[in-house]
Amino acid sequence: MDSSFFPGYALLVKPPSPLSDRARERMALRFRALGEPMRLKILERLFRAPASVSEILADIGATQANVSKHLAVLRSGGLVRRRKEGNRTVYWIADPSLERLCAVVCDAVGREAQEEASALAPVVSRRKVRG
Amino acid sequence: MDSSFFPGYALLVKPPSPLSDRARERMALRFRALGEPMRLKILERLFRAPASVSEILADIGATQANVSKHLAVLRSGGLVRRRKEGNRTVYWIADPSLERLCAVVCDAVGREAQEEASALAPVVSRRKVRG
DNA sequence: TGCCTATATGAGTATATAGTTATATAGTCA
DNA sequence: TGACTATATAACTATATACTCATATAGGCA
Repeated sequence: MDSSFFPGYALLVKPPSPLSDRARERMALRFRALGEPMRLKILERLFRAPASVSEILADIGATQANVSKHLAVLRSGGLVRRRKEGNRTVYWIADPSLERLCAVVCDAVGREAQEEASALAPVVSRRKVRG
Repeated sequence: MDSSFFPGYALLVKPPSPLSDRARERMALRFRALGEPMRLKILERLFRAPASVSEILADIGATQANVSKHLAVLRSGGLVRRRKEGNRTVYWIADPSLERLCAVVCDAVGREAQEEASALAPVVSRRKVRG
């Protein structure tokens, strides 16, 4: 890993240095790992507590092969880690700040959905419920 | 937009209510929109200031059709907005908090790259430069 | 050993999407 | 009007990836 990988952008110094191609690739990889509803569902489960593959698939309702593959994507994106425990493999969230990240996006998306709804039905949406 | 869309997850109340499928779809759409190096490059440009399509493609070096399509993806993900100005179309960042979001991920990715580097060459990476 | 459980992964299919080229649309200006 | 500029988009190709089914790998236990 050479020193040009991470040229000082993250701390929001202005004007930000341009990111290296490698840094953008890594960021994109991570965002793509988050860009799948089933993987968000798996992460939601892991936010509660670490879990084995079979615990996860029992909770979210998906095939074993599919969950294993999504976990592999999450792991290669650096979002989860795992540990072998005898027969099982326990996965957990690699970085606790991930939950906050998801919450921020969830919040933004929810707000914009509200705005859309208001734009489509401006009068109805402003009407008070129960006086 | 019905009221079940956004069931109170975003504020990190614990335990979090499970997200609705629609909410996860929206979040995934947004993350996917961020999961492409070229689009991150476009966003980097727009963090500096709003810009027209031709300004963007002059800055980042890509074809006009490709930039237009990436902008369409960013727009459908709710990340940028646009305004027609005579002949041109000016795009800008929809939500200023997006830059912080990107910075957080950039920071996390950079830290992990450092850790990887240290793991691969623990002694060399700790050596001081110019004592 | 043999059987069971838990997990990972290869093969195959269907779909999504990044990029290119060509063209359509629409504003500007003479 | 016609020529020029700016942007969007359709058609196409190449690649990535989500999912399923089947199978491989490996630990636990009789």
